[in-house]
Amino acid sequence: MRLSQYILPTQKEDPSDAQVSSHRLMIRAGLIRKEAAGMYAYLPAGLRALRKVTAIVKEEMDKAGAMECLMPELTSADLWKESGRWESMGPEMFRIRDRNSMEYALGPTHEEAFTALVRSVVSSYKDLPVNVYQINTKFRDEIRPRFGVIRSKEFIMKDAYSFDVDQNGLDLSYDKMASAYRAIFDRCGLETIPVQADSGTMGGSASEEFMVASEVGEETLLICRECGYSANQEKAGFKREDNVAGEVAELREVHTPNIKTIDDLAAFFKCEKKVFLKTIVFVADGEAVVAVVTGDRDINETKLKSFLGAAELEQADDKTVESVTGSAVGFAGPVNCDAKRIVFDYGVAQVQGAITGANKTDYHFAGVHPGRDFVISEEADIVEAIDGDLCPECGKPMITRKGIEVGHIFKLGKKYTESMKVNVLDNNGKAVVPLMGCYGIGVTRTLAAVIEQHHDEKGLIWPKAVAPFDVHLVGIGKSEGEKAAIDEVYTALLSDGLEVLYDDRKLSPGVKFADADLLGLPVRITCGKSYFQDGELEIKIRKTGEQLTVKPDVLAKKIREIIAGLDRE
RNA sequence: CGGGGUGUGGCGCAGUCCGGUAGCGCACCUGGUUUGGGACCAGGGGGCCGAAGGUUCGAAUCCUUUCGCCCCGACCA
Repeated sequence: MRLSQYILPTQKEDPSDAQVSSHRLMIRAGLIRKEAAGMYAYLPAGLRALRKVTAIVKEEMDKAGAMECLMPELTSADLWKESGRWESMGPEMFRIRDRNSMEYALGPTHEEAFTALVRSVVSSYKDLPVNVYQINTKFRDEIRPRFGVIRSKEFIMKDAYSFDVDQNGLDLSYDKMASAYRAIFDRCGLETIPVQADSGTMGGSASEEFMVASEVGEETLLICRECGYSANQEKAGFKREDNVAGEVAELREVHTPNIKTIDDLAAFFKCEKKVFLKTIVFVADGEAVVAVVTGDRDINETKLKSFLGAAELEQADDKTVESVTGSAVGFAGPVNCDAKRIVFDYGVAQVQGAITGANKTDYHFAGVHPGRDFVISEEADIVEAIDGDLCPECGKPMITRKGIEVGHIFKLGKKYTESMKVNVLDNNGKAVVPLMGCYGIGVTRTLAAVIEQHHDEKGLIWPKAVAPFDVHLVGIGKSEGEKAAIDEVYTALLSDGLEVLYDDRKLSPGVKFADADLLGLPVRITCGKSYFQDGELEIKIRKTGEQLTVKPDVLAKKIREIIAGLDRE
């Protein structure tokens, strides 16, 4: 491709609205343009890179036995009503009506669509297993799109759905996807960390996320370097240290005017935060529920929600808190609390002489003992694991890392096949409900993640497999004869099957070199002075900065060697 | 949805406090000189200052409303 005839609008300056490297560089290197918040256009070079990623995804999916389909983006409300998600999905689903007022959603995900499709084509256990997938645009009305293509309102996702007659089959399908995912991310040049994840509202048992470690990641992971345990903070457990905090004391009421937060209380009582019992009121599926944790910990709402088995969980508003505790917000406590359900974190039992709200405005209790002053009715792990907590597997301290979620695989079980009445006959002629798995890869986000992991201060450094072109040919010729000679080099590389971006623009060399560094193709060839004088072409490897010169007859061969050797550690 | 910020040529910004009809750098066009790490000289084109309303002799600037965008939070497979 001749750059003089190509759209590659590179920019010298960073766009003012880009915060993260991938976003900044994708704009600057002319790969994408913003259309509106959370909506991006892919320009030719950006699309080429995106196609490389999708090609890898396809190849590995097909290799794992999955079959590509293409589902409509417009999905009828009826489909969603079958599974119940028309109601439960919430405002992140774009809903529209046609001229006859028929309701539709722009597909945010396609469990229903694929389940309905498979339902219509399978009838016997002999038809299973099947694994169907598509690479298609998803629409989600994100509360806050950000980080360019990493969290946008419209993005490309590969979503696959497996259907099996029994648990064994599902396990097998799931494992196949798990290894296909490893191969996909590996080929894209991405280092991913597979982590255990909460299966959330999707239901189902096992769930694994593929995270790319990155400062700008929106998820926090807990990782044990000792035994390899890794989990999303939403789900991560940790081993409790067994030492009792606080000292034995008599229960007494203390006047604490307007002192509500743990920080204020710690200052007032001059004690460690962990001897306080933090008591928070939630509303779970419409019912008030009280959660109690030690003052040094944050409640993990995902854990609480899954312990309660609730579909919806939110912090109670002030009015609800007042009616549950009989006091102003900030003075809730487990003593004399008449809430129907109180969930205690495991850490609570280890505190004695605790300080906690008295359910009376401007008063706290000190010297509170679990068991003596209140009953631990329900106990669970409902707090967030943090950096330094002990690994639940091996007991060694864990570290935290930020990560971008690029893939997620789930064992869904019968959640959709049951509600949408899918069944097949087994070998006894009896109807059985197939078990489902679902497997997603954020394709556009994967591209951004690749860039997050592969760039320097000058620009991108593409891994070979996803680079929009193999070679960046920089021509520095003055006379017509020189230009013709460079054209010949270009043509020769093309006929050798290499993907070449040829900078034939009438610009000064510095500009061309800077653009080449910015776009970051694996190999740069400079064809200029040394070629016209000594017949030597210069090769520069973007990743290492290494330079060498070769004669034109071995150029293509040398390039192939270099590219083949790239991305090896 | 709450808090904060911002909107001025394609991009990055100044001008707004203190009202007088818009400027800088980059990019772009023409001619010339240049050409191995973001060249130089000369000339040139392009903006109803996010939108609407108001105050005023006069508004990018003051007031009101509104919209977009960005950040933090809430929220969110």
